[in-house]
Amino acid sequence: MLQVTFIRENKDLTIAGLRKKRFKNPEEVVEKVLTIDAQRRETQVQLDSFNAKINANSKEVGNLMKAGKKDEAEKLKTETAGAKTSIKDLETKLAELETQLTLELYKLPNLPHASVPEGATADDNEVVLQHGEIKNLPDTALPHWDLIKKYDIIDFELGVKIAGAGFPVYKGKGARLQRAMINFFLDEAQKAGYLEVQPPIVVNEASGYGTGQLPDKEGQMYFIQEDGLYMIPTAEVPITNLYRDVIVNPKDLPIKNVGYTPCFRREAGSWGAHVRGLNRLHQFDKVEIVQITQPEKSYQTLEEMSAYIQSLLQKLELPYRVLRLCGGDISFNAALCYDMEVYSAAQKRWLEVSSCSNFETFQANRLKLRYKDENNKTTLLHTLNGSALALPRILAALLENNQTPEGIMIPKILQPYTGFDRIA
RNA sequence: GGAGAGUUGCCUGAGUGGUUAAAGGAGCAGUUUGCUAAACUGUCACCGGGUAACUGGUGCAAGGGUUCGAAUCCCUUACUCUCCGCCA
Repeated sequence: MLQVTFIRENKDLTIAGLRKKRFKNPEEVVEKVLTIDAQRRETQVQLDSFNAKINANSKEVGNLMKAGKKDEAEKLKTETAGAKTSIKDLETKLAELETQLTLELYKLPNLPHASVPEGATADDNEVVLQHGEIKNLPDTALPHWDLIKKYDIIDFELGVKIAGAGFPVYKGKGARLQRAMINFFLDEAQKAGYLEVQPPIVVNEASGYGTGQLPDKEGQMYFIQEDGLYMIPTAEVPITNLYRDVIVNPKDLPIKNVGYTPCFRREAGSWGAHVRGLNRLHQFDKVEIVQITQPEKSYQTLEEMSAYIQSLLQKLELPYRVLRLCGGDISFNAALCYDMEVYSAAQKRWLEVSSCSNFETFQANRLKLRYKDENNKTTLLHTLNGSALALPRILAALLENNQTPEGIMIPKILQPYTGFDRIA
């Protein structure tokens, strides 16, 4: 959530940023926010002066009673009672204005960083770099949805039987490979200085609001009505919310956490030709890294996280590229976002396997996640996160790129974790 | 699920109607200091007003109510702990 004071002081900058994000009618919406804000402050002033009067009167009544001047006290009492109606009205008005203001602010996306390219769609994303060799597979090469059947390592039909489409059952070496990747990703993160946490995979409503999944995207999350709990779409939600309503001690910064969780996404209405096999699932596994830093350090941190994620792809020997998302494609919450894509040789397309973002104060403002800066002033921190990594598409790329007549070769780095060097 | 006890600042913890945002501690900042330690001073958060010095208001789990005045009294809800029950 953007800060009102920022919008008030940087109106033109805000409108320009919103426009870059392809937000509709930025002038109109910003104007509305500022109008409500002005009304809110005016109402606050009125209310405060009434309250100040009552406080003074109450004190006076106490003094008069002590002094035994009962008549005068009674007179003051009646006088104060009149002001109470006004206070009630003003309080109601103020609360309404505050709600309105919050609702308007919820609608505004984060402002993009200066380096975010102009553009409306994924076609306008900037390719920052490409790494690794793209293999030319023979015509007999199979896409991963055929390979998993050939080697009997993932069964979608069984998943349909016990849950539904998009809930795969991993079997044998398939299951073992999943576990190997999870352990590998967690070990690497730990070596890079991340503290491993194992959070709940359901969260309450406040957590959903904290990281920005609510109030907008409730349709994307599975919801357990009876207990008011949401199944997490990513570990970002529970891990970042660990720091909700926290004033962090500066010496504990930067906070670096890593967590493995299954992730649940309803993906309502997004099924089609491009989402076969492992490309899009309702349940999948992901290792997520989260950092919380001082504002002046967050972009350096983003580069560090991006480099870390790339190091994983290099160790897995997968060809990848890094995209800087354009204004129209970047997520609602992010100020700057890098997508990492691996090349899937049999599908002949790039698959997004990680998304690494700086949210600046956008989440911290909702979370009330702050620290005391050098001047001892309470200041919002910056939050960042990235997938490191999401398993299904990595698996898809591994299966497709590494297929040989002798079976699917496991990257060397994973072999100590799998205990086998090929799936055959 | 049953019974009881709780919920006060970063932490601990007093406070049963009127100078109580509240003692102590930690952390941070400042002073002193060769360094450390110690000592002393300052420091809750949020929303406002003011160029500023400064100043008004709100907040004692949340939401209502009583009262001139509520951390304190009443109602509702949430959560935590203990014991019992059930159980991986």
